[in-house]
Amino acid sequence: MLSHRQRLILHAIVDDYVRSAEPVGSRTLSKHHDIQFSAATIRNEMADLEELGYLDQPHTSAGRVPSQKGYRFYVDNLMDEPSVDRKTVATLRSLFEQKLSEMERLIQQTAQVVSHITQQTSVVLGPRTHQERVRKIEMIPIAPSRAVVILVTDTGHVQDRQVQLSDDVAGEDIASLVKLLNDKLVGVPISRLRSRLHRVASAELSTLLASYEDALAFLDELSEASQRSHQVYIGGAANILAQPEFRDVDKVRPLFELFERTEELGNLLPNAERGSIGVRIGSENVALPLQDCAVIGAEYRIGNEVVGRLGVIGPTRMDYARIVKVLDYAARALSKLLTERNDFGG
Amino acid sequence: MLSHRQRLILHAIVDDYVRSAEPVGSRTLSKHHDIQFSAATIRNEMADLEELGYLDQPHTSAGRVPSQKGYRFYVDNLMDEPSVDRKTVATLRSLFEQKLSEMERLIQQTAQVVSHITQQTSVVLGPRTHQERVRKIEMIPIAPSRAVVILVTDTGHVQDRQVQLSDDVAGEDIASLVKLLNDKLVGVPISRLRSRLHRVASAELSTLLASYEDALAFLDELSEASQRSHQVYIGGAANILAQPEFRDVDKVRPLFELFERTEELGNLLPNAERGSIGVRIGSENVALPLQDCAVIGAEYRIGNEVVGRLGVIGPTRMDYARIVKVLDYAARALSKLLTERNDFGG
DNA sequence: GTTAGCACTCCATTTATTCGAGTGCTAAGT
DNA sequence: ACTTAGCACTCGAATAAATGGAGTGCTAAC
Repeated sequence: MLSHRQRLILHAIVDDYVRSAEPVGSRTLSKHHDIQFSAATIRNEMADLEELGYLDQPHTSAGRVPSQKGYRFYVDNLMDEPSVDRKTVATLRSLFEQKLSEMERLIQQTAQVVSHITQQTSVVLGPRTHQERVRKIEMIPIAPSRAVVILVTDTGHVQDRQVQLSDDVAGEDIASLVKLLNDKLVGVPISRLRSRLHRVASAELSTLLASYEDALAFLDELSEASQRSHQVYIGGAANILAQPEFRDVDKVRPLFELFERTEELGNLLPNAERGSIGVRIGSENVALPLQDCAVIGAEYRIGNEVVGRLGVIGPTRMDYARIVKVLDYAARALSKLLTERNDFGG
Repeated sequence: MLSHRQRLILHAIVDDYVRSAEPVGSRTLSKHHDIQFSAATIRNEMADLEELGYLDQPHTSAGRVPSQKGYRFYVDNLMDEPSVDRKTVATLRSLFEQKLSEMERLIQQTAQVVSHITQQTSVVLGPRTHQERVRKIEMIPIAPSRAVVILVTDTGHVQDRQVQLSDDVAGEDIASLVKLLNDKLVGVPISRLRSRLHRVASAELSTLLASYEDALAFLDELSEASQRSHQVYIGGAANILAQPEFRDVDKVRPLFELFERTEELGNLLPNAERGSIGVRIGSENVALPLQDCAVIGAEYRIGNEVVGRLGVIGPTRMDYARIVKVLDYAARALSKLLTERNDFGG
């Protein structure tokens, strides 16, 4: 167990290093407000802390730097509640108070605002709920043998997909098909749509459409449209280039390559641990390009169901306290907004 | 006017430099297959070419590098038709031959494939046609005072937007509103939707919806939904980090910042000049972050109307011939695909 | 247990040195 | 008149040496 003084010093080192990005020495610390011990004393404690694995020394005669274990201890035990400054709150609030726009834009803006406030790269996963149910299915012909199928859920999400029809499908056929689909499928949860679709409609479909393959293809298109994976938005990717630890292009490249594999990225946001926020530091991340990074993740909900995630990616030297706070705020606001928006009760 | 030999040398220098990223010297060139003159002769010609502004010399005793003017001359006069290799064609073809998916994915994949093939960063603007017409308008309630408005165009594009209704709108009101909108607006070109909407429907709307403000807001939402700007997709942004001219993070950052301002980016793809391809080299680009870049742009069509653009961004040292060819192919394929897809005649 | 003092370490930065590819010029060759 | 070989010269890149300073560890005194 760390002594009070050790904690104090570790705390100070993390804070200082996060700010300066330079290894911090005993002399520097002895000038720190909260610390009245002499540099020599601090040196002794530092040596102990290093022995215990909380600090690293880049080389023999350099200052100390928090190790991964040190950051972890900081996040778990030392980090104090920062009072998020007024300006930050104001920015976030104005984002969420503005006119409700469609989902996509909201998510995108969240990513941008969070990245701007934190000066880091942010990732936001679009909402996806398994309890979402089919609200309505529409099918609109746009060419002799093409139509758009539109699926609307009870939370107001709209997904569309073009399908190929056999040449001789008449307007009435489509109308009755749409009616059939709506009769059988409205209220069905998205998660069960696929199986239900095949059970319920394949027989009727094949009589309506010319060939059986067409029918199957159609069903697949439809269920695929409903299962599209999380939308992923990245904000402030360029911010990471401002970090001194990423001044080397070779360090950054793998990260940017990761940013482009959005599906993969979606799985890398940490799950909530303490409260609703999760923090993964250095090798706690599974992805190789993130070994030198810290990732902070939060989740947002509709009602009580977790429907999406948002997070921040940056170097392990990161202002954890502040960013946790910002993410927490953003996630709460988003949850509130989405919940109200879909609140039937009023 | 450049002599034949000067052209030959300029051509060789561009090719060599594009490949090696190193200034090319007279001795190196004299070993080049197509060049039988001695190094000294080449030096003389080089001096002339530099005098004329086609070559730059990084410093007194370095090899020569094509200047912006040199690249321009190369693109306009020297560039030979490269036979795009089989593999490239195969990759592109397989992209476009696959099962037709929804627009968004097609565009996104185009961006990815083009960037992968060219090893540069690609930008694709989603299609947008002014002659697109309203095919159908739907409005589906999802909560007591909320509804999704869906607008489908004759090319099969679907746009949606949530709107706030006054609390006491009944189901029949919505039904009649939708009928009204469809009666009056089906067939109207998207470009005229906004004005038409206000002229035709505002009166009726205000009686249907509780307040006049609600009605106006509704109209705005609707017309705004129809005017969403180009979708912009970026592929292979990380590729630019592999270029030696962007090994310095400070050089890259402005570029990545630009990549995030997608609306702005949309305007920076050059218009077609020769054939259907446009090339902008160095300072020919207006955007500051692109001063050291070359941007190649192509356009794609639905029928005869240009509906979107795609392009490649990279350092001025770029394999113009090949990339022009790839873009040309991709644009043609995309045009063909989109045109057929919306072809009513068959 | 804490602190001042001091010798020592090691990196970052600067300065010097070397190395070599490439040029321009001159003079000879075709 | 054009082309080419030869040669001295230039200048940056890469390497090596020198300097400076922040920081440590240790010891001894408080």
